[in-house]
Amino acid sequence: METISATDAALLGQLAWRAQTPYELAKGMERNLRFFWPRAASHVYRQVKRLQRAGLATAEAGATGRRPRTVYAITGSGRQELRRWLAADPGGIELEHEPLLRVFLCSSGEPEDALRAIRAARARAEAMLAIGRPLGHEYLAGTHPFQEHVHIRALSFDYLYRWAEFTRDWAERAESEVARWPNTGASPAKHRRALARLRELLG
Amino acid sequence: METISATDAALLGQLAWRAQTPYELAKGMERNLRFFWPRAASHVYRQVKRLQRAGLATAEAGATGRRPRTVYAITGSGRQELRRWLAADPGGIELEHEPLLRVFLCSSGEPEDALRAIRAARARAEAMLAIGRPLGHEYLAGTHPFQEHVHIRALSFDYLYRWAEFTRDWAERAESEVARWPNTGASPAKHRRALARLRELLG
DNA sequence: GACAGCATGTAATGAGTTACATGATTAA
DNA sequence: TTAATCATGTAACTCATTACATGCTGTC
Repeated sequence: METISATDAALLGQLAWRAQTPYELAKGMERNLRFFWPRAASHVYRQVKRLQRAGLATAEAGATGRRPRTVYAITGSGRQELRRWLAADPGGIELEHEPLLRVFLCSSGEPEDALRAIRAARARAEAMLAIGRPLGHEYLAGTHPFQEHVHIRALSFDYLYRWAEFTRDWAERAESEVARWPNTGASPAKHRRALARLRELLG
Repeated sequence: METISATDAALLGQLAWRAQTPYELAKGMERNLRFFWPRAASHVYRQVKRLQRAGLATAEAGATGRRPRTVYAITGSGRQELRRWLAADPGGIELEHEPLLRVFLCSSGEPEDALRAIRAARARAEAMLAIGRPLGHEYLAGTHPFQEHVHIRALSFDYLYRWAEFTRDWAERAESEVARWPNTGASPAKHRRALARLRELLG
């Protein structure tokens, strides 16, 4: 392990706050990172074990009844690797937006297909807002478990909440446009409205 | 191949417009889908060969000098699979935002680390705008090779251009906040500004 | 005492990437 | 004629996912 991955850094970062079981780590990933660094729970179990083998975390083996239960904690060299990763060049931003892909390809299908995709994007945005609103109020009320990190979390919250609003607004515009289409082909009226949209964007 | 993947659909969608070599397909992916369905060129070469083996595309083998050169075209069952895919339930939206992850984890590092990440996000947004602006003007001038798709492409353009603007604006806000931090720890002033930011978001 | 949901993993698989190799074309 | 870039792939590998198995805990 010459250099750790971003997912490793995410796990070490969580362990830097406190020692945790892989289940807690997976929950934390789901709660906090789901929208900008999503990873399956099973991946967490395997990856944190690798961190331990690499000496970046310790594993304290325990049990619940006959079941294993492992508490992981970050080590000194784990903290060092995390700091090194933070100091290194940032990787990029990758969006995989299947609804948008469906809209882009919709000339091979029906307007109804594009509408379903747009509504899916909107539903996702609404779900994000539904999660974000109470979360934001928790921070405002000072009752969030990581209240001492609010100066940092407000920055990511800002990004994600506005992204959700922005996606919802786009979906509304797109839906009201596609709802007028009898088919997915070109037409003078569609062309005119498209250019108007572009002109508005480009100022 | 019981059901095709979204990447397969993207390739078939391009072939539905016209027959192409894998190189052209890869270029098309890069030009059009890079920002919402990014795939490596080498992947295109292999995947389109699979489409051919599955009978969804035909491969006309030719040559440039001593090099092979294959032109792929969509088949009837390829069009059918594409329509089936378009008619199926849309998949989700996945964002992998490493700069945001770095900000989120920055309590284990220095403010400078977070600043670098924020600037990287901003650079990416500016790059998108720099690509989008001339592209938008091409559509407005009516000179784009896929001008007849402008009623569809205006929708994805709307999403991506505004996303870039939104990311740039977030980066400006975030940078001006973090630039004031002597360290990444909590402080009453940071806390106060964070709550103000959240209050503004939640209305 | 049975069922739902929480918790802890393993196994198999796959989609996609990076790295590499090499031929063709063009511009300096 | 050489270097850069366009074009066409193959090979090896990695990261991550889905599917599965199974134990524990509380509750009806």
